[in-house]
Amino acid sequence: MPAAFPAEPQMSATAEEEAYRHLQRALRLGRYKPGERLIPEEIAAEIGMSRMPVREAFRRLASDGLVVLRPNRGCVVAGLTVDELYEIFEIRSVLEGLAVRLAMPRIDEEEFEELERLLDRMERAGQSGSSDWVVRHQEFHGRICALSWRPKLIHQISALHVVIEPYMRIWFDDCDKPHSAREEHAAVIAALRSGDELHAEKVMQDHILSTAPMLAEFVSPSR
Amino acid sequence: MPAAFPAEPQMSATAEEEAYRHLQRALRLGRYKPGERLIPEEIAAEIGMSRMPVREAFRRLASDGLVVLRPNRGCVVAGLTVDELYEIFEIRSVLEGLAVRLAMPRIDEEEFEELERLLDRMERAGQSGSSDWVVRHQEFHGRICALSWRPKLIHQISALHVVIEPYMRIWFDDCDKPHSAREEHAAVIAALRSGDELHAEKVMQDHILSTAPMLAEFVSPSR
DNA sequence: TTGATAATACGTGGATACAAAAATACTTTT
DNA sequence: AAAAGTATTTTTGTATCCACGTATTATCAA
Repeated sequence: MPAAFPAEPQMSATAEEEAYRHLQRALRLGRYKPGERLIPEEIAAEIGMSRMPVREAFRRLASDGLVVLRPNRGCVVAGLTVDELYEIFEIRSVLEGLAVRLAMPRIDEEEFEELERLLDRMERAGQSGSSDWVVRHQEFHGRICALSWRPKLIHQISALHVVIEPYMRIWFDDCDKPHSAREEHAAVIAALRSGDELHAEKVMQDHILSTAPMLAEFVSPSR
Repeated sequence: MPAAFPAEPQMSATAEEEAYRHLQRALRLGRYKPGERLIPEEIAAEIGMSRMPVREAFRRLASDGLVVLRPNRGCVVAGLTVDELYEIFEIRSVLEGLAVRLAMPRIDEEEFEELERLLDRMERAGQSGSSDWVVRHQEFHGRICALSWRPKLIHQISALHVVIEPYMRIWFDDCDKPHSAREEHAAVIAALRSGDELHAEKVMQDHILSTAPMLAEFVSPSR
């Protein structure tokens, strides 16, 4: 089975890899604020290496959209505008819709039980109020994507989850009221059980598109 | 209007940018064969710079999937397996399907005429036998995508076109018999004229998925 | 001759120091 | 107060060096 996202932390080989992981983790957790400048020398000192591998890591982070690299003006933490956030959710909707459609024929009863276990774990994580609900939520979506058995598709979806992760955290930390996540995800499982691929695709699309507006209020209105 | 792909060549600012453009262009044209090793020093000497910006460019090319970077083993030109090719066309189908759906409301009569002009230009490029049919083809798809007015979506689709470009060239150069491209693309325009967004989305999806098998035979069967 | 192992050459990844170019901040002048 | 010019800081790129991993070749034993 292709790896679910987030990719399991294999022992880092190169310094660039370590810098990339370090920075990605920090950015996902929202340790740096959008617009904040990342100084290669500082980061390098932080993790005990020279500037070179850090600069290389910046390039990859920029490709991921986590960071903006402007010529002669260095590396700045990327922030999403409302439009960009909606766009990402539109893209997620079709990508994860495709993943669901492709995954369905591969899901047996055992896998359904696993998904329901993940649903419960997500529920518990949510009640404990901790923001590791976000991680559980990614696990749930990641599991379904993994069942599509499409490495590149999984990778692209995973990358989008990384970009929106800080906003998901802020959103969940800020909303004490129980929201409709449980039912939405249960509906996805139900749609998968129905055996109707196009219906399941549609349910996933709607689920994803329905969450965008809830996050939108935590995003800077424009740039 | 957001830029159509391929992105217009703005004057390169940094050396890394120049290296990236140089290598991307070479890879798109198929100047390097899959599996071939790219030695930083050689490339650097070729375009008159040191290894560092070249190494940085490698990272971006790797993110784009044009190149594979394995620790201590350097940079190798990426080749697609049949499975990967099909996967890319699956992803393209939903992404460009979304683009069509979003673009439709923005297309007026003037824009239809522009699309038909592009269709004719594609036809002529194809009859001249030259492989710049590929460029015209990208222009056509790029124009529609641009009308979706979604920068990230456009960027992702563009990246996929770049990856498959060498195979498109081989395919077209190898098929002297006139294929159904003209009708397929005319059908896309017709679907856009229909005003039915979901129908147009479906037509674009089918168009893209139908081309995958034709390219598949020019791809190494496995790795 | 063939297969395994050791020696060697090579390239990559990374560190460091330095130079050039650009952007930013700061004066000074009008 | 605005503009022009100067200084400083930061980024970017170069050059050089070294350690380590990989690949190739050479050597030796079966």
